[in-house]
Amino acid sequence: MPTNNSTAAQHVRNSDKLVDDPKTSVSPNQTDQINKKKKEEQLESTRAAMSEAREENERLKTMLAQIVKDYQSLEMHFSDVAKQEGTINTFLTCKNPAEEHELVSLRLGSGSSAQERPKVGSRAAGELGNLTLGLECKTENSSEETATKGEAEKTGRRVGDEVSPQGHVKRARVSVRTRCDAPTMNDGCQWRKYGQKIAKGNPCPRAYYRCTVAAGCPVRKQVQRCAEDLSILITTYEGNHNHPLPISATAMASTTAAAATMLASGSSYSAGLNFSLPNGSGGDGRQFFLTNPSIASSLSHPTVTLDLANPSPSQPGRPFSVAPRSLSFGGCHLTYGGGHFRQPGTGQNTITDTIARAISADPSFQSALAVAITSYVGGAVPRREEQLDLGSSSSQKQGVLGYLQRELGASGSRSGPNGSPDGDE
DNA sequence: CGCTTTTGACCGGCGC
DNA sequence: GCGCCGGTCAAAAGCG
Repeated sequence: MPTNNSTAAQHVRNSDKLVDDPKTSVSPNQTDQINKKKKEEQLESTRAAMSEAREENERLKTMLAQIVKDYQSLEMHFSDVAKQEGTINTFLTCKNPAEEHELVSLRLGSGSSAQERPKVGSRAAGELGNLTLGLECKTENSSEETATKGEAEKTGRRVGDEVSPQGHVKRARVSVRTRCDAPTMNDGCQWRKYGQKIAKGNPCPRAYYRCTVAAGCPVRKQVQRCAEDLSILITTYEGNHNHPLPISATAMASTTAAAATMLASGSSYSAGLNFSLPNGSGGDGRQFFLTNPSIASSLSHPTVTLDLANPSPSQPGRPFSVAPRSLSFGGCHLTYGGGHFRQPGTGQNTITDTIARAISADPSFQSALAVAITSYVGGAVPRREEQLDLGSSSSQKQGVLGYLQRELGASGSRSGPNGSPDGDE
């Protein structure tokens, strides 16, 4: 992690400045002595900083090991639960192989898990810098939803009216707040407007859209401008796509899918995800911060909100921040705040837990990260031949984790005694 | 002509 | 039971 590396580098730079300062009022001998002393001090402080950096790297490695451990235990736990309930194996398969080259299927909503996903050959996600992604053969959410959907088809009932048999809890919604001047956010999908309403409490009309990529797709979205800030567009997605998606639609869809899955998994945390790309992988060592997913759990419509309009102002204790990053979804700009992990000992466990949960609890979250990275690194959507594996197998998940682990490890070695801090080479 | 958008009507859930 | 409100329908209008 560059936090302390940067500090060390700063020490070096500051000391260099001091050394270069002309001291005209002292003799050459005195100047030499002063310089020596300063160099020694500088050396000491640099050593201290590097030692700190080393310690931090060790801590981060431990954190990551914990993340992997958590993930594995969660996976095993889910496996047990799934066996008990017998609710898996409700797959939908890709029917048209010809489309597989151009389309990635993805479903919004909840429920997919490691065991449910069919294994599709692909390289590990660890090669994100040069992303090669497999094609998903998509996962059905749950037997419950499958049954409901089937019933809806039989009766001709609107699929959007699906209600869980347990009661009044409707499907999860994912609300995305973005800064966007366009009337709607271009998320890659095709939508048809079917209604508009003035909602109470907001003078801006709320528009209702349904997905028209495939007939009968139950996915709907609501688009409304924020009353407080008209430049902010609030797009709320609901439902699961029952068809392959254009690859240009996967970035937003997988992000929302991940959020929805997070919601469905019962998580109740709110935090950001921070990660960096390595030099040489096309990322230039850039930092990412996926802004806070927050969950507003109403009984009728549990909603997870991805606030991509604000660069995470609600993260206290972030010692450093960099200019907000932006990620393009279609015509609109989603901004990502940048930052680093906290300094040791100040709530680090919270962040660790958050990341551990986010990564381990939800394979599609990993996909979202992969997509975000790909989008960012590539400057656009992945190339056609770069297929996104949203049906990550266990090994692929390990690949993402392995990637992060390698990155942390690599940054650790970079900031080691023989390494130079990032960006100062 | 076919598709999309607009817009008023309608329906169902929920709170009082 | 009633009214409010969110969400959807469907006919009419608009557009290419």
